[in-house]
Amino acid sequence: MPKRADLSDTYCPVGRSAEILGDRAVLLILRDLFFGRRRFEAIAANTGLGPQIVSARLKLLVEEGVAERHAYQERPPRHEYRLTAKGKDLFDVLYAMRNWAERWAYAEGEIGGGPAMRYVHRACGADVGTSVVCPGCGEPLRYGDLKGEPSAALKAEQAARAV
Amino acid sequence: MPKRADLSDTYCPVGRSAEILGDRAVLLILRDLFFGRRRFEAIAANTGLGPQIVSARLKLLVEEGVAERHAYQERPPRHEYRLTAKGKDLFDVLYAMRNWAERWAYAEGEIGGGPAMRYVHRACGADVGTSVVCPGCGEPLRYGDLKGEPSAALKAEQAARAV
DNA sequence: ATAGTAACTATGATAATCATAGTGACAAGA
DNA sequence: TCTTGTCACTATGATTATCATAGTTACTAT
Repeated sequence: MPKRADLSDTYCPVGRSAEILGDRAVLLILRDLFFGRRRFEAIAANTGLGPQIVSARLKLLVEEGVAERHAYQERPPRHEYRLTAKGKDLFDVLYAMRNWAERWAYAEGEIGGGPAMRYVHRACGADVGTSVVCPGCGEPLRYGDLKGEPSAALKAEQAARAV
Repeated sequence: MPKRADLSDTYCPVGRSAEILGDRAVLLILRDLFFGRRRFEAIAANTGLGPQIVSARLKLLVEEGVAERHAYQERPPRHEYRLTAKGKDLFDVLYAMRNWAERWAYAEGEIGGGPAMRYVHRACGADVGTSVVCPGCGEPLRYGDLKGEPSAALKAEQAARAV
């Protein structure tokens, strides 16, 4: 491909988001960062992406102010990546993607009754299903409000990918 | 690039969504479909994407059940694309992307005070700002609930791109 | 007969992607 | 000291998606 089209100057907000989020590698890395997977090797292993892609995308996310690179030890030099406030605010996008997939992207009985990933509202204990406001207490759901429990199928898959 | 990594068999719901949504062309086309831009040429002109990409992505969206191809006249044969229920349910994702960009992706004063795209809740008339529930009446916002008004800057840009 | 429109398909150059291997800086054990 | 191991990457080469541009099909209108 020639140079990818640049959308960073459009006035359309969806276009601006698409400039960063319209990339499968970025989405997978963001997912991992949201789940607390901060180390380069862990992200590469779990996403299945090659190290050059992980490297390039993390660099991009840092440039965009979505993530930040942080040294967690000096000798030997080791770094990890964390979401910034701007990054954490992408929660709604990733959560909406999760909700949509839970509703539409699985074959009948593929997971075995429940969702691939179950979420509970920490504040009230209710299972949130695929809602944007808690069906138990009516509060809008934000970053940090939820406790996730992967289904057995997802748990097994992640264990197989881990380093 | 070699064959793009296949994520359609992962059990992670974000991964499954990323398989379709992790592509800037798909996101731009979906945006246009949400705004009622249904014709091939109109989508190509507004997105700035080449006809092969528009063609390939629309084909993909139809295969995935997100959009459907519909003949709106017989002689000469003319077709348009519409979102299915599965496609309309992606509203939350696109709306979250819009909200995030309105909050983070514009320089100070770039638009001129207001948002790039202003949304009003049809039911109660309140400006929804960048919320997922209406700040006027507290109702969760869904597909069709909002009336959008582009800023002058966005309106000018779209007029320039139109065929 | 010529021009115009909508919805595409075809072609060739370019660049992003993947798989694989390798590097730098260090720690721990034999 | 020598070897092995870990983490965070960088380098290389084959493959293929992408872009820009031009062309096609099936008509209608003048």
